[in-house]
Amino acid sequence: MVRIAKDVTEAELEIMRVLWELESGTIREVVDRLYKTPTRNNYQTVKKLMSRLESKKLVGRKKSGTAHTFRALVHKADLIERRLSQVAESLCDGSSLPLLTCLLQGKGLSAKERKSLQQLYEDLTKKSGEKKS
Amino acid sequence: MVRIAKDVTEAELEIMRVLWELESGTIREVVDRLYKTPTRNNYQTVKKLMSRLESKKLVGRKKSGTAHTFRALVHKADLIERRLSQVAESLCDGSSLPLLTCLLQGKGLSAKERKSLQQLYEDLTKKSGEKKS
DNA sequence: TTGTATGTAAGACGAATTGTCACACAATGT
DNA sequence: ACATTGTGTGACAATTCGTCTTACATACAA
Repeated sequence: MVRIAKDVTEAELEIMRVLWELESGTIREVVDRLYKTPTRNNYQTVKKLMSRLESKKLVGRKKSGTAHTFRALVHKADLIERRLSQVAESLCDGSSLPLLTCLLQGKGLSAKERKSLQQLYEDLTKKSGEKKS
Repeated sequence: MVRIAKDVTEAELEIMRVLWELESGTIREVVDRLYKTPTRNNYQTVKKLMSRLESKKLVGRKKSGTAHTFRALVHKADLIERRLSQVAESLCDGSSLPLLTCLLQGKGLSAKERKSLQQLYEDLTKKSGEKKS
């Protein structure tokens, strides 16, 4: 059986987090964000991870001058959606309703979040109502 | 950096699926479910996977006679919850609200599922209302 | 008793993943 | 010239994971 690589590795995800925050940046800038005391090896590591992310079409580069400038090609929400789909696929025959059930029944939501959820839900039902009429 | 093993592997998940369906069963029974033409190697593979699942506290065994009888120690919903928590942790600072947002806004829900969701949501709000009064 | 079938336990294997680092080289500034 | 900083490519060690091998115990029939 062929093993499937994780879409984004933990170390790669750290890079993505920085890029999402910076909007765009060089390897140097990312290294400075991630390591308290940047070293030559840190740089090499980030560079390698960046190139892997690039081949996965998750970041893109712009060759402006000497140092290249990188930026994320996918939003964080895209990655969330991808992972949720994987969970739904592997455990729920592709349906996402069980995921919703789990999240709604769980106690992971604070009162504030619960309120946001209510707002979200009302917006959703209102929109589908408008569509119907 | 230490790599963290996937909680449940794809092959292990296949075992879990059978156990969830059978409620309990021997290795032989699981093998017969999974392989069209069971062989000695299939058996050994399933046995190894089963013992790994056992050491992960995901299945338990009962030594009844010669062949041991296995059963799942966690529900499918537990595993779903665990994976959702991992997604929330790695991408949303531990909050699950973004996950809900993603699922509700996504188009992965059929009309029937949408109806189930509405029911679920109403039950939930009613319950919290009762709690308050 | 001798096979034979079926169960168990424990470990080795090879391919793949993943974070890290090493090497070679180009461009830039002093 | 030379140190600094960038780039690309590839090797590495540790780990993972599905598979298979070896060794041994138990039950049953001839």
